[in-house]
Amino acid sequence: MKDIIINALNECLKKLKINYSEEIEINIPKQKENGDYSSNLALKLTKTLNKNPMEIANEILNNFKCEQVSNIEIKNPGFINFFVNKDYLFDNLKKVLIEKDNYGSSNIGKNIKVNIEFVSANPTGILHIGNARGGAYGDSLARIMRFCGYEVTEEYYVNDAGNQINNLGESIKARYYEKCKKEYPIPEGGYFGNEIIELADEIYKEHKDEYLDKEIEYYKELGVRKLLNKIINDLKEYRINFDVFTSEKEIGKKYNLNSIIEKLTENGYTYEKDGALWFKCSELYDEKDHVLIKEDKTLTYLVPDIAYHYDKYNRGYDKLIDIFGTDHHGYVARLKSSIKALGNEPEKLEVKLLQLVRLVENNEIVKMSKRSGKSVTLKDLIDEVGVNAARYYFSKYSLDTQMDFDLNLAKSKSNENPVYYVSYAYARISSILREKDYEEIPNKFETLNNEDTYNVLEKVYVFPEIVKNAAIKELPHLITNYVYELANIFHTYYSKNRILSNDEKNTKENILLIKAVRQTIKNALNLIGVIPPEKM
RNA sequence: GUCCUCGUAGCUCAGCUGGAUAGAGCAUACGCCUUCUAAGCGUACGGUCAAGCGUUCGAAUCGCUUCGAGGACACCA
Repeated sequence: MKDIIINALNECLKKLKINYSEEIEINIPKQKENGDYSSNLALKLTKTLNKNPMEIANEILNNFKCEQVSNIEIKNPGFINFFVNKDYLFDNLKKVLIEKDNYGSSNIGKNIKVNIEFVSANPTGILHIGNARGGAYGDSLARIMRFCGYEVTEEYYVNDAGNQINNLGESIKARYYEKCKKEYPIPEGGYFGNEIIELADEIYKEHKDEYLDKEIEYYKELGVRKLLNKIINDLKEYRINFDVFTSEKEIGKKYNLNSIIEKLTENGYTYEKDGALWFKCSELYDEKDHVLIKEDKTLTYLVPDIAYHYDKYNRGYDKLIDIFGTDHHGYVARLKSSIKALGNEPEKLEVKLLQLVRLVENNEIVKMSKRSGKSVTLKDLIDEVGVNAARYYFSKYSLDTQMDFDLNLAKSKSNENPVYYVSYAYARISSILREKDYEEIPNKFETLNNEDTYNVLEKVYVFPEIVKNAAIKELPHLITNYVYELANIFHTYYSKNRILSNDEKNTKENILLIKAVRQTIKNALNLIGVIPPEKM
């Protein structure tokens, strides 16, 4: 509909011999009395034409021709408001009923390969509530982009090498020794979570104290394997299924990290100082240089990460999206520098930073820390409130709000989560459809001609555009807001209008209408990983 | 100290490629179940969009300054 009006306006400008290079904007006004659609074109033209906007609007009005537009009004200071006949709404209603699960999809991302890397939590513990936010965002974005035709890979980078894995091994060993009533220290930077103790218990149960002389490699391998497994299972339950897991260890083998450093050196981006090898990233995007090879000849964390991103570039994506916590934001400049230094285009990489989730209990901030092992795990959250509520909750907010997660609220009054409001709309409709259902789509809808049905149909109509917008702007919460509003409009409609009646024709049309609403709710919720219930 | 992100109703948040009277939920008060699910609907209350200056026909939205919150500034990862 927007395009139709834009075309008509363009024709009109041609007729008036006005040059306007920008794209014409059409908006849906907040106030109903300002029309179904409106344009600020006349206001935009004031400068170039050096005329009063009302005058310009009038000229446009007099030369405007469009079949679908039933009425045009001009309002101060120069808005042109279009009133449109409602046929398109019914065409769209048919479309929903035919396309079903595909309603809202598009191919704007056709032939565009996107890699979204997220969660990527170290396998040194289990997932916590912060991962729940990043996970919900990343997976929802992937679903939305796929729906728009992008070729999406959801990827998890497994840090299964390096110092922290040593610490993991040592931590498990220490707990195992403890179990065997022997002394072994938990290292500086070690891990204190319950899951570590559980792993040690498992070893003890199976082998008693026969494994005391096992090398550290044993604990490391076991820890990574088991913890990653737990992580994957938790994610599965949270409805996230990664396409690719890339291991830091494997990347190291594939590229030989020294060859990456050599490449950087060849391109002139390294130098030696104080016995270490430095990366000259301050010449690119960073404020400071950073060390690649330490004085003791070991590599810093930066090197495998550079290699990993190099690998992602080699795999031929058109776009790479990384999702980090804001605590890693300093890291972005380093990464981009390395990409440039290796001869790739840093613009392809987009880093999304998510504000960390703060836990609040009894109006006080709960500190999460590795040392105390105190945090809320993803698993706890799912068990407590369910996947639907959790995913909905995290999909509601834009990434850059500093979000407080209220434990009391989550646990005690989960009904306050708006997911129930939306689910309720879905369940209500489902309940009616169990009473009566129709498949056959009429050529013409004749009885749905009151303001309430138009409101519902209009909301259903904009869904595909909302999806595109969410994909382009990479903002899944637009979907969440949309589906809430749709539920709201439906509830209002429902409370005022009877669906089933003696009027067979009207009943039939009403049924098809609410069926389309249900379909749209389902499609929208699916994009944020929520599965609505048939009954509540 | 330097750099990033944020500041919208009592609370939690939408709204930001500049548009018309800034929106929801929760909380508070009051209505609505003999009819398809009241986990619902409706009404009221609630705002110097942190503050100031600027750009513009027009600013919550863009720019600068100040204040406040969070984070980053390792030869840790």
